[in-house]
Formats: sequence, C-alpha cells, structure tokens
Amino acid sequence: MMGRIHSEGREPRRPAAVMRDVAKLAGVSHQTVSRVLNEHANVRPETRDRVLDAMRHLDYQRNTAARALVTRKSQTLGLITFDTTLVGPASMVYGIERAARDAGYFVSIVSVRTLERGTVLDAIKRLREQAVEGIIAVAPEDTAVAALSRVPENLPIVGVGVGRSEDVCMVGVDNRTGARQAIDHLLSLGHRTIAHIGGPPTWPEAKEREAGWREALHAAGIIAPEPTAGDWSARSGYEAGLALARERSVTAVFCANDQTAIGLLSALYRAGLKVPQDVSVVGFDDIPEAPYLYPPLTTVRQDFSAVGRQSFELLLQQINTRTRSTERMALDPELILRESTCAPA
Amino acid sequence: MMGRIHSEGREPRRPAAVMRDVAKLAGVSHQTVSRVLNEHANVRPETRDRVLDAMRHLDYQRNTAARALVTRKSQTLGLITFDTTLVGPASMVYGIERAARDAGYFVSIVSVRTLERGTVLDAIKRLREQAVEGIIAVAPEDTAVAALSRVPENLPIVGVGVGRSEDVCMVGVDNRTGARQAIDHLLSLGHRTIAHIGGPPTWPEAKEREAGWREALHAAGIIAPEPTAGDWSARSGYEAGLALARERSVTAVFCANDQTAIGLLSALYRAGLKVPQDVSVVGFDDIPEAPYLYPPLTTVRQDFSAVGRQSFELLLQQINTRTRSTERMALDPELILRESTCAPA
DNA sequence: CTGTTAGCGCATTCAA
DNA sequence: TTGAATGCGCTAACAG
Repeated sequence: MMGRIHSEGREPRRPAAVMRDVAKLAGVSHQTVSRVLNEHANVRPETRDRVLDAMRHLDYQRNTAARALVTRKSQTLGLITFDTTLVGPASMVYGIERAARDAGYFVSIVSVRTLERGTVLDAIKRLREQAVEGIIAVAPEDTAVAALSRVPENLPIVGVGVGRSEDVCMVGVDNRTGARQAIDHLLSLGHRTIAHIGGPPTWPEAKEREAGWREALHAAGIIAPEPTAGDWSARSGYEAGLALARERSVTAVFCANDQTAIGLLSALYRAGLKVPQDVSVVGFDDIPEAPYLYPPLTTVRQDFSAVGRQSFELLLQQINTRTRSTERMALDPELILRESTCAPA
Repeated sequence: MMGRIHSEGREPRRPAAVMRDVAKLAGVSHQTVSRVLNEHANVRPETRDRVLDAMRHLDYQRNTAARALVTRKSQTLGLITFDTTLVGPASMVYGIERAARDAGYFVSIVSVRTLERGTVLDAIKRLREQAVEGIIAVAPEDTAVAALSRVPENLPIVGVGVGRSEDVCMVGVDNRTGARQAIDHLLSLGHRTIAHIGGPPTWPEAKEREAGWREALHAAGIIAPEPTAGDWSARSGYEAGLALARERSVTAVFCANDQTAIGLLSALYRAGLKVPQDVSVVGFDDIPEAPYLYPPLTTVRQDFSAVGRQSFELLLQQINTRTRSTERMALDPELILRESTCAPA
C-alpha cells in the first residue's frame, strides 16, 4: 500500500514532471500552464508567478515531442557536414549552430565522409525522418549539389558552396574574385610565370579558383601554364612543390588553399629555394596558422562564419515564407598581404 | 464538397502521409504498419510487402515526435562541442556522430565558444529541453568538467577530456605518457636542456603534458626549467620561440601541440636557427600537416576518432543499463618520429 | 497472424 | 482571465 512496492530499481527515482503536475501544484489547469509557457497574454501576473514557481520547484521540462506532435513543428534544422579537418566546415558549423540557437532552433547534425550522391541522399533521408524544418548542407562537391536538388519541394534547403544548381539556394564565397586578387597582386609585383596548384577537380571551389587564376593571367596577356592537380592537402602541395622545384621556371605559385601552401613551402625549402626571394607563394583561406608560417603567408581570407550565418538566414527565410528559394549568394573574400610574396629576382 | 476549397495556397501540396494512409492503401490496420516498421515478427511476408509497397508509394516518413511521445525515447543524444579550429574536436564530432548513427541515434549539437561553467550549463539545459537520452561533452577545461557534474543523475553523460571529476565518466588520451615518450626520445638523443611551451593552464590536458615533461626530466636527474605559457596557437609558439631564440640555451623544445610547434619553427628560422641541427622540436597531436612541415614534425599522435567512438560506447552503456558510470578511460598516444629531432650539436 | 483500444503530453479550439 | 474538451500520430496491451 505504501506505493512503489513494485518499483523497478533501475528506473530513475522520480518520473519527470509534466504539465499536469505543475498545474496541480499551482492550483490551476494545465491549460493555464501552457499559456504561461507560450507567453500568451491574458494570464494574471499573480497566477503566472505561481505557475512559474511551481515549474521551478518541480524542475519542469516541457516535452518537445508532445509539443512537436501537435504544432507540427520540430524546431529543428538539419546540418549536413563534411568530415574533414579543413577549417571551413568547422567554423561554419559554429556560425550556423549559433544563429540557429538564437532563433530558437535545435540543430541535428549528420557528418558524411564522402560527398557522393548516395551518401548525401542518405543524410537527407535521415534528416527527414527527424522532421527537420529545413536543411543546410555543406556541399562543396558537384555530386553533393546534385543530390540537394532532389529534396522534396516542401523542405527548405540551403547549400553551402559555389556549385551550380538550378533549383537550390546556395551561399558561398566568390572564389574567382579572390583568386584574381591574388594573381593581380603577383602580377603587380612583376611576376610573369605564376604556377597554380589546384584543388580536386570535382570541387567547384577549386575550379573557380583556377578560373580566377587563368582569367587574371589572360587579362595580362599571359598564357596560363598547365596547373598542377592537388587535393587540398599539405601532401599534395609538397609533391607539387618537389616537381616545381626541379623545373625552376616559375617565380610564383598560387595554391588552392593554405594547407597546400604549407606543403609547398616545405618542398621548396627542401630543394634549397627561398620564399619569397626565389619563389613567391600565395595561399587561400587564411587559416589561423597562416600569419605564423615561415614566412607569414600571403593569402585570401574567407569569412566562414559569415557564410554560416548567411546560410541560416536564407534558410529561415524559406521556412517562414514557405517558399523554395533558389537565390545564389557570394561573399567577397579579401587578400591578406604578408611576407610570402615579393618582386621576382 | 470537392474538398480543398479553402486550401491555403502557401501550404505544401500534399500533407505528409501518415500511418493510417499507408494502412488504408495496403488494406491493413495501422497497427500492422507499425509492426512492419518496427520489424516485429508475426507479420505474413506477403502482408509485409504490401505495406512496404504502400509506404514507398506514399513516400511515408514515420513521425518521430509521435513515436518519441509514446516510447519516451527521443533516440537523440546531445553533443556539446567547443568552438575551435583545433583538429581534435572536429575529428571527434565525426567519430561520435558516426557511431551514434550506426546505433540508431540522432545527434543534436550545441557549439559553445567558451567553456565557462555557465555556458556549459546553458548547453546542457538546452539539450535537456530536447529530451536527449544522453550527452557527450567535449570538456577540455576544468570549468567545463565541473559543470558536467551538475547534470541530473538520470541523464547519462560522458565527458571527453582528462579533467578530474568525482562523478562523471570521462574519456581522453594519456597525455602524461605521451609527453614522457617525447621527452625520453629527446633524452635518448642526448638532449639535456629541453624546454616546454605549454598550453593554457586551465586545460587539464596541458597540465598533464607539462607533468609528463617534468617527470621524464626528473627521472633523468634533470631539473625542469620554467615552462613558457602558451595557448595552443601558432602565435603563442611564435612568441615563445622568439624568446627562446634570444636565450640560445636550449637544444630541444617540447610543444604542447602541433600548432604551437608551427609558430615555434617560424620564430626559430627567423632567428637564424636551424631545426633540428640547432634545436630539436617535438609537437603533440599529429595534425595532417605535420609530415609536410619543414622539417617534418616529430610529434605525439592522438587517435581522436577512437576517443569519439569510445565516448559513445560508454554513453550507450549508461543509457542501456540505466546507471551512471564514473569510469575514466585513457587511450594511449603514440610517438611519431620524423625529422624535427636529432642529436644536439 | 491481425485488428481494436487506449493514451503518451501538449496546444488549440471552444465555453464560461 | 481561466477551464474543459479534442486530437496530433504513434506504440503497446489485449483480443480475436
């Protein structure tokens, strides 16, 4: 009779308090509790305080599942990120999560290792199961962008990247302009042979950077040499650097990103070349280490967290207006001059 | 009478199919649909197929809110991460998310900028609102660890890091051993003056690495000099390096992490010193760039994704057994020999 | 093997 | 200003 005779030892002591409990303690109906919770007007301040007190006493947590069930809103958005140690994604996750939280959204994350169509589709499926109200996908590869255009019309989505897509909203950085700034800088220094170590050809960002390099060279009446293929890694920069050092024909190298530049620097030194005296080097991204490399790296800065915030804004807009946007937004990068570039000998 | 006369233009075309719709189309009860969904036995294969077909036709998505409401399980776990471009957290998020997904859990992420107690407590509160079944918190600072011990008894939690805590399960790397390996290596090379550029003193990991350095030195009968304070950044390594170069009394430096080592290398070169000939350098972490620095960096490797997986395992165990564990697990790091160390001149 | 019933905790009508 | 009823979509218990 004492209750709990059959209590199962492994259960948490007290079941979590629900609205009814709060209501009882405050001497009101559970309805009124709901009202104060949702900040409806028409609740006497005095009643409100009693309810608030009761909630505190019972350590009341509103049940989001029940709430979502009836409102048909999960207050959650999905985030698809790419597994990587590249700075970009990490900073963006932070920016996005931050913005989402401020707007009252939870964020559910799915990390994918590759950006193949199938993988991304799986991630989307998983997020749909979760009933997310919208999705932000870091989609730097063509295949990923293609997958995004397959999400149902009624699910808002924003891609982060610069891939071409007919029907999905994308936000990224204007890589082409960034690259041109870098090359123009090198040209103004007097360089005429400017090599490029590119990123993976399946990445639109890589293609844009290469295009910018090509355009700037072309505008100066210089025929672009064949770029070296890379994969964003220091390793690829290192290997490309070894080859470049053997040729000894270039006075400057534009790297697809800073990691590549790190590897390049290493290869150049190993070959006995000096930077910037023998070879000028420019990177892309402006990772936190860039100013403290030897020499401090001239590079193109991207504001990743701005991209993150912006993508959330665009998503929120779609959610609120219930319209699928196909807007395309490109933020401007900024050339940061440091000591890895100088006039050629 | 034709229905939809009052249809609101901005609504998605078709409301999402629910179980009842599937049931009707398949000519069964909604219960049977639920059975096939949850893979209960006792469903005739034939019926099963009809149901599956119907689900496909209607593009049925199960409603997780409704499911969570009745099962009292959100199938979600919370992840508190630290805003940073440090490799560790990024790799661990991946490992954790991966493991969680394989086990059928969603993961909801909260990124915090600082690890102050209040910030972490807020993150926990937010996750509790979401009714997560457990929390993994990347908690590399003392204040964060302290906050973790405040979560209610019935919410499983695992901290990632090496902080001391009476009542929360933690998994991390044995930094002390890692540091000792590094110093022993340096000692065996013949070094007798081995400086240390530390991490932030509020980080237990930093303290452990320093302790390992101190212990190894002590064991060799050497009195440890005063370590230089750093903050994990390349900048701090650079500044410390400038100072060390002025003194010119050390033959080797053990850095708290690889970023610090990057800055140190830069400062050393700037001062006209050669690595490893004049000064040997050892890092910690083994970031992807480490093998491609100049010179390739000898460092202590941590398996971040293993830490991530392990932390999930421990969390899952707590969830399943409904017991709060206080286990403490330390994975072994591994010294990776490269070219930044050699015998002193 | 399958269907019927009940209720999870909440927000949203309606009444009072 | 407050309370009573209704049902969101699903799973679990019980019948058949």
